[in-house]
Amino acid sequence: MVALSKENFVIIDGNSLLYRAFYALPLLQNRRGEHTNAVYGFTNMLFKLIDEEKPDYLTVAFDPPKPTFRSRIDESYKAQREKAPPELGEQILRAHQILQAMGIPVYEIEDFEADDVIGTLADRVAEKGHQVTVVSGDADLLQVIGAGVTVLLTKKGITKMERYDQKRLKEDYGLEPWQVIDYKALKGDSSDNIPGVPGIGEKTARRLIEDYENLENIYHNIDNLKKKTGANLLEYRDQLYTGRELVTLRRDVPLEIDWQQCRYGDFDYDSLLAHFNELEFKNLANKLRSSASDQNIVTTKIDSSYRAEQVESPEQLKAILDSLKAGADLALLFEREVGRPAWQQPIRLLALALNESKSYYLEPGSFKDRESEIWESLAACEEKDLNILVHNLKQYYHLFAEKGFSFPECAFDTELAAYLTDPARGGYDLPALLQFYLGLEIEAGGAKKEAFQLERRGPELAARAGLLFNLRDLLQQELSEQGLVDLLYDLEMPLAAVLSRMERRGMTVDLDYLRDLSAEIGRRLVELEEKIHSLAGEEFNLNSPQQLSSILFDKLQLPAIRKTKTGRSTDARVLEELAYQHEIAALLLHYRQLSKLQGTYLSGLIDLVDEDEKKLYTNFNQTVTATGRLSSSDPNLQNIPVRLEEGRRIRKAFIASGHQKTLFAADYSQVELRILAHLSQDPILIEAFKTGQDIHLRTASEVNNTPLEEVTPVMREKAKAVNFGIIYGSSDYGLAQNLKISRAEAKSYMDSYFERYSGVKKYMEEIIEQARELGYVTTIYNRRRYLPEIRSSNFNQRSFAERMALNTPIQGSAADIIKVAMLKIDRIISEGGFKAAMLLQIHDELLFEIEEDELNFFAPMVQREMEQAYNLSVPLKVDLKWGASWEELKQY
DNA sequence: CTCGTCACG
DNA sequence: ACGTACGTGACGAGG
Repeated sequence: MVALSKENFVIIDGNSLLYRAFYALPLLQNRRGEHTNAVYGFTNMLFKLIDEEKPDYLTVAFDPPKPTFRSRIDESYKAQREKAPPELGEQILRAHQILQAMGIPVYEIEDFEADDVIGTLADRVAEKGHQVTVVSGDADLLQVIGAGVTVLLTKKGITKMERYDQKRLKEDYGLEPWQVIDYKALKGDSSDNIPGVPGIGEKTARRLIEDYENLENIYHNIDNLKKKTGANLLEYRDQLYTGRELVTLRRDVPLEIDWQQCRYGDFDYDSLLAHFNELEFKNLANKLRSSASDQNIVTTKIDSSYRAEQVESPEQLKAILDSLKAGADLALLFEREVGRPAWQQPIRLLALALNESKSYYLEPGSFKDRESEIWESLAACEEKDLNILVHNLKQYYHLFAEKGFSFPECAFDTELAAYLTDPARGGYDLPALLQFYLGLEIEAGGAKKEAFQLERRGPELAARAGLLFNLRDLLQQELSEQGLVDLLYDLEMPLAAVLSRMERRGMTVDLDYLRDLSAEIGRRLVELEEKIHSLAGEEFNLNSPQQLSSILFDKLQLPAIRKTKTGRSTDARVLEELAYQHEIAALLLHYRQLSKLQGTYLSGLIDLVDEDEKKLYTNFNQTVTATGRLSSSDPNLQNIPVRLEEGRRIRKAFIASGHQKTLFAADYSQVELRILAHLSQDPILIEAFKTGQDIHLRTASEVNNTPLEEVTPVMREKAKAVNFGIIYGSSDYGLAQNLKISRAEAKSYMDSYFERYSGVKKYMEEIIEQARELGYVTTIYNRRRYLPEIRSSNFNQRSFAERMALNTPIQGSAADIIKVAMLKIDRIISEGGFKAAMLLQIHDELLFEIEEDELNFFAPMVQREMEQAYNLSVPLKVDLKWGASWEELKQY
């Protein structure tokens, strides 16, 4: 006969452990402001239990949210106990989600408490001959101890657990399991509102039970007791028995044990890790990862065993694609040679995945003149209506356009999706997402250092392609929870196509002009440098703030006006102050100005110009800003000088690509203030925009209580600064800095502004309140930005978050609107067969190059589409300009 | 690779 | 009392 070893069935008291953890740990929050301490402690305990108890079966019992039968016995039951604080309540759902991901079933039975469920489960499981371990922080549960049933009780906080069996219970409390009930009834429990008997505490209760075993015997021997004790026992007899009823666990809760579900085994690794990542449980995520190789965890890991097949010929690829049914999934991933612009570099490696575990890789370049067949058969997938899954959609538009095909409709971009779920997080490249969502560590920088090895990189890329499915599932869930699905499909993904066209078109520059200007500025820099050195009395590196401060503040004994983190500031504002005292300051300002032009906009840009095409190719980054704006880099064409005359000359180099062409610019007039009017519904702001007033003039008139006709240019300038300040959510201090006026004066401006524009004031208060409650703010298209610091007790952090709460809906909505306009205009250009092309977006401005004879149709069209892009409570206004270069644009 | 500085909206 | 304007990217210097 085979001896069956006893299996261990662990039952956890969920509420008790969550409570313990909540009060034992400080109030942790994740960056989204979600409280996490109870879940953290709970999950840690869970892991520890699994590790130490090695349960064959595992389940968790929870109290139902509604009152139980005990409230009918005594309505004051647990009434004393404060309702769970919201910071704990919000964590219960998470705890359930984690248990679900871990494949641990939960028992929550209406009308019964977790304790009763545990009592019932323990009895039934023990009957089957299994070993039962009950885990709780509540000593009441000691009553379930019996043959084959032990209780693990948390002690002091959550780290320590003590195992109680019958023997240990006797040693520590002098009680048998069944005596726990009477003991507790006697001594009472204030937290559960079990009154007990006055004058009987822990000591007396214990002695009574030791001497007389149970309540009945105590009453039989009531005459033998001390007078006072006996009297009280008699007086409070009813209360004592009610208490006993409350303390007694029901062992007959109607429930079915699902043995199969309770058996502890496989769990959903991806989902669990996603929860840990969202909760920011770094070490739990690590622990999970390192245990991922264990047998009982289903995992997707990048390793050599991953089933990836190399595609050896175009025919083979075609066969694979042909085998796909309509509507099938296809994840793509590719790797280019490094270089600039990225979209012109050859493709080194392509990977395709049909699902999480079936993927292929190939080297398109190895097919020589037959490479084109690869792109052709992929492009032909358009007809099959596949669910194409990519990471960084814009790159695919580039790739296919360069190969002469159009990219089939795409179903999902993991990069754009991840950006929308949390645009402030930063870093959405694939290794970052794999690490964040799936916990996979991928060594970085391999591409640069090591020589390319097909055997290694091929399977790895193929494995990553397979993982896009896991990412998609997690991201899709999050997007729909946050209401971001439309933003992804109707705005960001279509925009990727537009941006790819803009990037490929490039911006034509007059290279000769740039070189001439660079030479001229170079000469003037040399002259300035000599003058400055002679004034300083020695040669030094003008570009070194450190060397410069020792010249200015030590050698020349000029006053250091402001400090930086590491030294004394020498920025423009400081130098402007010093200009009154020493002529070196003015020269330095001029030197700085020219050296900036030379470094960034002359020699810097010249190096990046494509010699053949005379073009600059910028990148429009779609997943960088926290507000939803685009950014431009390598080179940044969104910050070409315009404000100062000297810098403005750079713009003369930016021209249209051909003689018959012209540049055409359309910019939104005061979009942000118009959005503020819309969001705040402030009557004065709305009226001013509806009647087409000069908004800064009107503001000046309002805050100075002066008729419009009497507003001076100075008043208007100040009002303009106030308006900017409002958009930035600034304070009197910020305004004072900007206008170089006293703080008191700035405050009086702000006060009169808010007095007149009470709608704006109200809006600002409401948006901050909303941010505090929800933990995030949104734009008109529901783009979301989390602001966890808005609940910080640190003044600076909180203030910063409050300014973001004020600015982000405005800046972000403006970004939404111009993106919509770009989509519409791009569609008209494509469908109308125009030769015109969108070149740049500079936040509130679009720059095109266009055949002059198209201008008559094009200009009003662009204006219309931009102004109609979104229906605000006030009109949107667009100004149009055109001209031969970006410097000399004239009103259209 | 960070800091200070400065270009833009 | 706190000590800020919002959002970016690129450069040279100096670890």
